[in-house]
Amino acid sequence: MVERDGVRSKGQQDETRDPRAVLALLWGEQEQPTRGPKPKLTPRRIAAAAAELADREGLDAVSMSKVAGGFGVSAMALYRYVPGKTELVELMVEEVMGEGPEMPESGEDGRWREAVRAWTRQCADVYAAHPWLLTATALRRRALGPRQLRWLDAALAALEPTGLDGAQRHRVFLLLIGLVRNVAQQQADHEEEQSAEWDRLAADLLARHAERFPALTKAIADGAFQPDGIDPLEFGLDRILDGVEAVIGGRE
Amino acid sequence: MVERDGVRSKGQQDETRDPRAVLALLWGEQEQPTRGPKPKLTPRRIAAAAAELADREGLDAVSMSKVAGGFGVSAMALYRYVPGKTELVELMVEEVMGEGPEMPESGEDGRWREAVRAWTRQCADVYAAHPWLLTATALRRRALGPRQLRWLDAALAALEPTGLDGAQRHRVFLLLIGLVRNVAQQQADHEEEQSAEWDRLAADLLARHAERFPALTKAIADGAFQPDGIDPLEFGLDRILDGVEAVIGGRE
DNA sequence: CCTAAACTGTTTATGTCGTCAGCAGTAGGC
DNA sequence: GCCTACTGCTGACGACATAAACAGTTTAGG
Repeated sequence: MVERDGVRSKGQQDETRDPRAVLALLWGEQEQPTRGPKPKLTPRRIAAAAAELADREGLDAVSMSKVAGGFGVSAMALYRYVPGKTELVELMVEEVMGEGPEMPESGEDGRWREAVRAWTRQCADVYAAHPWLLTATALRRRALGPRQLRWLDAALAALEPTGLDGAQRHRVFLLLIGLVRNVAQQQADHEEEQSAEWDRLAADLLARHAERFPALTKAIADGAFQPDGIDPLEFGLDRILDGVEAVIGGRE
Repeated sequence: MVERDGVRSKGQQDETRDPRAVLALLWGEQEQPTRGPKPKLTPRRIAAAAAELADREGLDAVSMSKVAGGFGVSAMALYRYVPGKTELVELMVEEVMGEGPEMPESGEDGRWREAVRAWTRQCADVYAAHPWLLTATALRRRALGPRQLRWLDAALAALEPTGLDGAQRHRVFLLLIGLVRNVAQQQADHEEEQSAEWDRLAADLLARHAERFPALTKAIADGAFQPDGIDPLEFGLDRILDGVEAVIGGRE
């Protein structure tokens, strides 16, 4: 168990919070003031510190006071830079997304598989480095920052040589993040502290109810859940690429 | 915005909470007492009420006191049936999973595509009916209940005719829930209340930064994000099935 | 039958959280 | 130099999960 991640909104408003506020924040589109004392912080620095805290202690550990404490200021000071916690989490996501993937020179048609592969691997790396991303992005209707858009743009660009239309490219993109996120969740589970204990209990439970789950029992006997050197990410990626290839091939 | 979902664990222990407790709860493996007053509730009924509340008002609205209030008892009464909120959420998930998918008669080899398709559609239906499932299952190291296992078992069974080995079947299963969850998230986003407002703001933002996201701009002009009658679930499913087919075909 | 143990639900209390309101100090523009 | 926009702070509030102690209820065992 330990550190299960979670984000709440609490209270009741949040409905009144202006969508434009967080967008302006994400896109850096707000005029900064000239008068008054020099600000000690910036939204960026706050988000970076919060992300680091989440890396270290999980998303649950990210509270306004803890983040503020890291800067030696009071919790309420943060509200001068960030409308609320929800927005802070979105800034954290954006922060951690980095500058986007580094893509190989696309070149000719045949190389699109490599490009998509590169995109997927790098995206998976981000999720692996920041397990809380999974929970943080499981919220509804997140605001899109420029960095998230850059990732999306890169994926769509990599898919251009396939000749798929825009809608199809977008759907392939959805398949890819779905894969990445799912593999990330799997890995996060496995790296959990008491993972071995849970596995043992589950195995025991399954053994006692084997007849209720014949296919599962058979699959386990056949090597499921045993690490076999094949990365689930690579396997899934190959399946998706093959599937895309089938569409292309079937059409021309 | 409104009702963003979230689950927390709070306090600090939870590390001390016995994994066997929640497993016994999920599997109904606890001897019930004979002495003392008749219990007013059961874990099942509590979980069902909590799930209904989550359906109506979102996972955030599920608090111990609200759930207890629905039964006319105090919040602390629930702790006689459930170790804590974390475990309640796991019971909610299990509750909502139902009896598992109804699978067609598998019959001969050729029908496995239909079986997998049926599984995926039904799984997607569950997620569509209970949007909070996405958040509730985004936690780390969830305990597996019999119903979740039944879904897993059914998927693996549907994949048996493919001739894939156990590890591969498991990986295909991962691809499938990845797809289902991702599509569910997409749809939840779209059904959000102020969805149109967000779309408008995003479009405006993108128009102003079009040159930074050429592929995205092109894709949108090419019909991405426009509903075109093709269900993203079906599209993804076809790609995955084609990918699986490619493995089978390539091997024999 | 009667008592003690097991079990029920309740009240009270603690600590953490996000966030509102109001304050005192600061610094640039007039 | 003063007004004003800004800073960060303290205090308060309500919601939450949950620990602890208690009072009432049922049944098993003598």
